[in-house]
Amino acid sequence: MKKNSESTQESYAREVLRERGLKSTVQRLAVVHVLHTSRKSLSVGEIHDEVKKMLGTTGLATIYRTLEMFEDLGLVKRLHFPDGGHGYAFSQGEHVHHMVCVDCRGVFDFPECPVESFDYASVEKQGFRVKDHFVQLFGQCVKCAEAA
Amino acid sequence: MKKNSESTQESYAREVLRERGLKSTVQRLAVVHVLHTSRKSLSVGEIHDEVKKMLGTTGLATIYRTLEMFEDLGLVKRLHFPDGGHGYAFSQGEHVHHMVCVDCRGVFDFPECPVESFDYASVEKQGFRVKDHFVQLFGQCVKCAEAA
DNA sequence: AGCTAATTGAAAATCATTCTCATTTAAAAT
DNA sequence: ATTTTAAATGAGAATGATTTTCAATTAGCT
Repeated sequence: MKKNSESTQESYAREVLRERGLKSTVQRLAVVHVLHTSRKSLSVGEIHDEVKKMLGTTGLATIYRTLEMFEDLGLVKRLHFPDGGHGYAFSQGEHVHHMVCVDCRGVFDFPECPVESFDYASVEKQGFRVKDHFVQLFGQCVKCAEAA
Repeated sequence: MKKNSESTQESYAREVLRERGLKSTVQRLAVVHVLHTSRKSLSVGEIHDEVKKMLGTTGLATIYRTLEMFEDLGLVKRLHFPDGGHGYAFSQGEHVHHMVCVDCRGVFDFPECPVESFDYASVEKQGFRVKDHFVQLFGQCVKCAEAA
């Protein structure tokens, strides 16, 4: 299934999938569409609801399977919230971090990586070899600050 | 219940609890003990098991309630793992971040905060007001590197 | 158009977390 | 030391989230 007008994000996802020999199903592309058109991170349930709006019936298990796979492929980022919940945001594999608004769960990128320039000396003195990092800023976005 | 020889961590927890008018129960102190004597982060189930070893029968719900409360009090930090799971580590409210070994889930502190010195200019230009941050390094500890 | 392995949907199974409520207990007051 | 009382616990039920299973469907080759 190939749509006539496709977003860059969808083409990108299609490409990543093809490279790995994975199929570009309507369900998977719908997940991409839902995530990248959303300005906030979405929970699994919200993604499921949106995809159902697009495609009609869609299994929840498919959403779970897709998100797990997309995370491995670097197509989505899983974000954690202070209340213990988590959500997903689209990502094109670039190294960006996110700030999330704790009120509306809106997601905003910030490309400068605070950890990149960090001096690992003290850490590596302990023999620890750093392979990856997870950084997330919490706060309030303009809209929510004004509303408060 | 007051033990004759108590660790600094336990006294500290006892103090924090008292300040808030909360009770220092055996179960709560056992959770503190288990977490601070462990060199790795523990899952809820693991904490439950250890506490049961110390006290005999202990309800799982109590462990959940305790951990949630401890997180609010800054007595524990919840850590996230790449596989989606999470664990808990003791914390004395100080601003430290953690590196976790993805093999053994061992936890190592690093007191320098990479985000502290970070220039929020670009972020705040978007009107976002940063209130908190979450930073975690992933990698391999000496032991696991040698074992590999 | 037909083939085939990958993917999906639906429901069941499993696992994690929260809730309820009767009983117990820490700590304050006597 | 004993009494009192609100807070906390335990056990299990209830809820919620995630994973598994397997028969039916479909994307992407020839």
